[in-house]
Amino acid sequence: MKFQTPRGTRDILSPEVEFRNYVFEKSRELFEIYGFKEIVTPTFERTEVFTKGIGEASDIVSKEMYTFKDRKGRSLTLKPEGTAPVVRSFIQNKMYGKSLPIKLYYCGQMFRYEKPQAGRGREFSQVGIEIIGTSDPLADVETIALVMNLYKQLGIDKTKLIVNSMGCRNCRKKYLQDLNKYLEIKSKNLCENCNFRIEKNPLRVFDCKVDQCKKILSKSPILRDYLCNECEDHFKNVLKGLESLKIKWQLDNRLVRGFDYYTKTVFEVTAPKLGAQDAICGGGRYDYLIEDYGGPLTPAVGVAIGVDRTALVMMRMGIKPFSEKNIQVFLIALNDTAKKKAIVLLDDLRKNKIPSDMDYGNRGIKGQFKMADRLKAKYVLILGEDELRNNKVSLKEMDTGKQSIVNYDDVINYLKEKIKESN
RNA sequence: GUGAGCGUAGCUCAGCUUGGUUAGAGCGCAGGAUUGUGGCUCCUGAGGUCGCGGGUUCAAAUCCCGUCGUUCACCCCA
Repeated sequence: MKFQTPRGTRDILSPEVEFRNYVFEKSRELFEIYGFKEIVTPTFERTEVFTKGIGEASDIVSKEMYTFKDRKGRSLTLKPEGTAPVVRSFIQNKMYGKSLPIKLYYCGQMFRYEKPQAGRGREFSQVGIEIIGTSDPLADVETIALVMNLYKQLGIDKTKLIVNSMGCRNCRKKYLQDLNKYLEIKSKNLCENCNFRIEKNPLRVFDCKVDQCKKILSKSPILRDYLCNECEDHFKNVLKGLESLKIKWQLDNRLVRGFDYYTKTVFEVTAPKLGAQDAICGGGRYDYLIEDYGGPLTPAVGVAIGVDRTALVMMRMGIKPFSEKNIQVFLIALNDTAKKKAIVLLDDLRKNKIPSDMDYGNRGIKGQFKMADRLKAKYVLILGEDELRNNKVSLKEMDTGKQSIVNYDDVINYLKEKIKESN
């Protein structure tokens, strides 16, 4: 193959693209019902926008960004996630001057230089929401409720909501001290990978799948025990809120999101049929991010939904909530004169919003019928010598095989009626 | 970034272990049986740089090396 898409990118073709569009449509619809307004940020940003918020030491910043220099030598980066640009925009456009909270949603392509796998490409789509300017736990609840609602509407069941609290600046500091102490003592019994994590980001040890490490970690200090009163209250209220909405959750002390900016609530939803890449959305609270970017201290919460993965789950689960948009009418012309008349009729059908098509080439009647069949056309219109002579059109209903003759001038109205009836 | 599997017709795959005539099947596609009627059946046909490059050999789809792509796990995350 001489020309092919770069590694980790792909063409998204017909059955999948409809699923994907459906996810976009449903998300947009729900976001607006929940009172969110769309924001479109650039595909690339100044590199600092991401290094600042996500964290220099994170995997994303340290090895997964598509960073390049423009012609003036400025360092730019294709966005690897959606929250940092929204926060940048919030500050740049002085949205803190508006009445808060402000509720924003985005849809777009993200880019990360990762090793590709099913459900993990180097370019992928996300939709996401951000509620900026409130520390109320209800905002966390609303965010979670929205995504759970979305999956329900998409027909995805057996999702699992995992929640945890990361604490705030204060309680996390104490916790990390104690965790490090504990890990140091046990370090010789932990795997090599974990020892590496201890240096890099101790919270990451909870991702380990080695039995021995799991055992040791099950007795490690738990972040939740270190939560200050405020964080504890917040978390309890989030869980209470979920309960009142009848949303089931699963507590996971080991859930640690990969961005440094998270505080308090973090959550993730996983879906079946995806193997190891089973997170279909992830989010949480980020109360200091805006301040870190130089804005006023403004608490916020958000979530990002993986569109490609969501579409993939739907396909693998055999969910097909949308009807196929097939051709309604197929035109068959049997000679050149008929063809000339057919293109006029076809144009008319289309102007009347009746999905219709005809053959370009010079297939025989049989070939054209086959095409009509393959396109799943409901009606076939035949224009041949007989019909031309009498200014008529033969109309065949493909499901029943019934055929009738209709006046050329009446055919459009006749079909409109027919189609209306069958809906 | 680490480890493993896979790459043969448009699609799903067989053949590779043990190298040896013109590389096969099913589905799909085209034509015909039915000269103005689809789906079912039957017949015929088209379609392949065996991912790419190199090596071993008289001879490579088959063995070896490299490379690209993909899948799975790790990792990370959506």
